[in-house]
Amino acid sequence: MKIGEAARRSGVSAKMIRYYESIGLLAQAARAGNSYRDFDIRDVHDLTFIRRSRDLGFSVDEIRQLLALWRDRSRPSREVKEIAQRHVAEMEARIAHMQEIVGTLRHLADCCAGDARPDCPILGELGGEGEDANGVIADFHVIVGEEGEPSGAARRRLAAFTDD
Amino acid sequence: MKIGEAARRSGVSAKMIRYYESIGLLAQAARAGNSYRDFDIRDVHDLTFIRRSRDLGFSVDEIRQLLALWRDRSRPSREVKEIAQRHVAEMEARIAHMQEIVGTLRHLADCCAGDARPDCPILGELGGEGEDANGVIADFHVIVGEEGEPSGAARRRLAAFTDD
DNA sequence: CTTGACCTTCCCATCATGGGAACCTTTATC
DNA sequence: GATAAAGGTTCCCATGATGGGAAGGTCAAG
Repeated sequence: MKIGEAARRSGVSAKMIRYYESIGLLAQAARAGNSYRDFDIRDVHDLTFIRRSRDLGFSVDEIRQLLALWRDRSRPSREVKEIAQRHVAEMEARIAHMQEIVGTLRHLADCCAGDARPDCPILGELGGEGEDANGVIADFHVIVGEEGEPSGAARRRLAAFTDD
Repeated sequence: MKIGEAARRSGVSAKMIRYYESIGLLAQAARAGNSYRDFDIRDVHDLTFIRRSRDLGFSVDEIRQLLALWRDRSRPSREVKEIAQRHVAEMEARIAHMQEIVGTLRHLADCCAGDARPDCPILGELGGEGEDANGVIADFHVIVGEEGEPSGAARRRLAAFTDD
């Protein structure tokens, strides 16, 4: 079958199929009638495996390991479980971090009248007004870690899981 | 002061200061003694505002809005509150999605012996074995949304909040 | 005058994904 | 058979926020 059908069956876009092939995650597809990749049902299985792993948030690198284990019929299930658990721990750390931020922001928003007046504790906080009184700011400093290193850490962005 | 000191004081790397300037988030810095940007205390305040906003997970675009509101002393606090609440809602959606995934993975991992034997429900699930029995798989399909559109959705990656 | 610290600009890489151009092949319709 | 539509191929570019590093300019202390 051609790439379009493989894409439809696996739920992986043609673009990504080519990409996975290019980075060696998927075996080079056979070629038919010059140019035109030619996929068989096993390719579709691999692609489906890949898509499901992606859906569970595994990175390409983790999927590479999972695929290798999947193909190795004598693998110890321990190895698979470890990958999954490491991934779970990572996600839980992210979740915890995001929840702290949400907590701070909700607190600030709750303290904000949200009307036509200009006073706003959210902007006050961000602008650093009253740099040494008041519990909100103390909380804030704890939450975003502003005691030790002034520039080191915790400053990366959130990305996705949100464009469906 | 030069860029290094502004970076130290604000907690924003010199690299990012130049970047923020280049995308117009921060005003063009004054230049002294040929080349060499020359920052004053207000620049440091702006940078600190930016850093704190980043720490709370706001995107550059949101920060742009927040900065404009911060500078506008007659802004209605409603506008700020709306931005914050929209952001909170977004983060909560992401958190919920990640929690679903963590739940699925934990369930699968719990069902996995994690020893030297090769049987592994995690790989079984990813590989799609037993495509139509068994509750685990049913759960899985609900969670990652595999009933309707075969390729449309929910397939983006998680990114960060995790390198501190 | 040299050394080292600091600045400048410019380019490249990340990660997974999509967009689009330029061009070729297959299939369906007249 | 000619033509059009659909779908394939490769290649380059963009995303968002950030860091790395090269090549070169500037400044202060020794």
